[in-house]
Amino acid sequence: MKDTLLQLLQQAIAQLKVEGLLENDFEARLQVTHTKDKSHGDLATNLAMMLAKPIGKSPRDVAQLIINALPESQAIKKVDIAGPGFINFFMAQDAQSAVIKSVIEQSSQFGHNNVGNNKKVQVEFVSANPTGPLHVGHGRGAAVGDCICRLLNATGWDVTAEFYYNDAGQQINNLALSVQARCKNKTPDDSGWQDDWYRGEYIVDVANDYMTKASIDAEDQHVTGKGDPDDLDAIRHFAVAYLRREQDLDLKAFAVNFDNYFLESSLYEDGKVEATVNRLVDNGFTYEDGGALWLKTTDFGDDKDRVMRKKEGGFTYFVPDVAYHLDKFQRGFERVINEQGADHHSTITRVRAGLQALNQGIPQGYPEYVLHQMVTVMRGGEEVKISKRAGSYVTLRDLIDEVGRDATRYFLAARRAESQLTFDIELAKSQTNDNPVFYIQYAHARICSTLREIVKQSREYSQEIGVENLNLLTLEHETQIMDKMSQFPDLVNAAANNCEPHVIAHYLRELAALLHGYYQAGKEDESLRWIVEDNNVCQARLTLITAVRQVLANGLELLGVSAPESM
RNA sequence: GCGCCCGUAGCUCAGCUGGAUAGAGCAAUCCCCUCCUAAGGGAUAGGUCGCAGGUUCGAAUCCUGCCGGGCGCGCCA
Repeated sequence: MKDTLLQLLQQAIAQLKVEGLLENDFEARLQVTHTKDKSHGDLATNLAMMLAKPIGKSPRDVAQLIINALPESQAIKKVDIAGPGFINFFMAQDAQSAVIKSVIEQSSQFGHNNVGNNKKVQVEFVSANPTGPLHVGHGRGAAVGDCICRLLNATGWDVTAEFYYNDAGQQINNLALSVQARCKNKTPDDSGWQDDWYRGEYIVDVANDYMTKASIDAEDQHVTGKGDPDDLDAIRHFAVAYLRREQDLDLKAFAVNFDNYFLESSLYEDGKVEATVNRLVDNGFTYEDGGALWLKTTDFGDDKDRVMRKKEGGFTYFVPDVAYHLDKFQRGFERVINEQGADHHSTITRVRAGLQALNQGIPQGYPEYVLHQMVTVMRGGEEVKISKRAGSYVTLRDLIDEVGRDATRYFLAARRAESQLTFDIELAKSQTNDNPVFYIQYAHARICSTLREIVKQSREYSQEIGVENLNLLTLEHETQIMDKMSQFPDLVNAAANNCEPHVIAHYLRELAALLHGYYQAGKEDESLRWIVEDNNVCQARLTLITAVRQVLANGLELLGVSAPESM
């Protein structure tokens, strides 16, 4: 419907050029939007206001010129000039109901496109170090990152989901020492327990399994406990594998999958860190000062230079980070998107500076970042801060166990990443219309239920008859729903381009509301029910709601939330 | 002090690559549904879009300066 109109307007612009009203090389940024208010028609364009200056007439006069230049079309019922110079289009019913045919034809692909053209994109997210169970913040990253993958996938990109972690740094050392202490039956209350050791209960489990020589199979780690409390290296390997497995279980429960796990240690083993440093030195962007090696990040917009190699030796964390991103670039990713907590914001300038200093033709804005703000978990108006297992923070697992995967995913993905998020446990758990997840899922289930009901009544749903009678869908409820569905493809495209899964969540709430309202109309006026005597009307309506079911399912799929057939 | 993010209805949030009277849910008040699921629907009320300037035909949206909140400012990751 929108595409048709865009084409017609292009023709009108061409016609205006033929008539000499517009310069031939003028390129209009054509915008057609779905109207908010039905009295403004179905679609509207601000073209006249954009052309007012180049043509040199008032917007409303220009609007008339555009309308005159518009080719005849069956799709348009009426055209109005309104307000400061908007052109409002009222579309013919069959142009509106065409969306139903599109949904039927494209089915699970409806809303998808191929703008990515199968180019490679990598999304790195979660990337938690294996020092404990995932917390809510990781959960937000997991939800947002996974949804971005789904969106990019739906828009034709070849997506690689990657998890990067440090398996060798000081934090891991502390982890090993904590486990070793537990192996020797020390507790955080004992003297000698260091401040930076991990105190959570889960450390006891790691220690017990290590001592009883258990085997650990994580996605990317396979280790058997040695049982020797004095072998710190063995403890370290075991603990890393154990906590990676722990995180795998959390992610699996959250329906998040990764294509690749990348170890920071591999960058050292493969000589990539050294190669990166040499390259930076060779390119003249480094200097020595106070026994340390510095990178001139100020040459690339940083507010001060950064240390690369510490006085005592050893690189700072951002050096392997640069090596890692060079590796991503060399793996041929057209785009790289890093989803991280906003507390890591300061690394952006450093990593990008490092990449530019490598002088390898890496684009300036590479990699892209999506940063999410903090999550506050509330229960009954009180902030929840601790979990028994992890001690100092609320784990993702706590949430999934208590409110379920679907609700957790929805709530963590339904906010703009840049906004701080309040996760209300009571709300997420409630099974009423307060809770958008249930509300949306119920809309889907309600349609499924109706299709079961028709069978109970010894009738059957015929898509063929329905499609033949789409012209009977003239109720306001029906046109609103068709209009809403026709917005879905643009919405998905925008959500993917901007890495904003939350717009999908909001859209689904709105579509579900229209569906419930449509249903309710039948409660008040029997002739408006979906299942009615007149078979043509009935089939047309069933075809409509079946299309709605498909769009709801497609949207929920993008969020990784299930679409139940009954509840 | 510097950098980034946020500030929209009582609450939780959309809208922000400028467009028509600023939207939704919850909470509040009132009403409807013996029916395909009462796990639903409708109505009313609720706003100086943090404040002040600027840009322009037009600003919640862009720019500047303030105010308030969060995060980050390590030779930690």
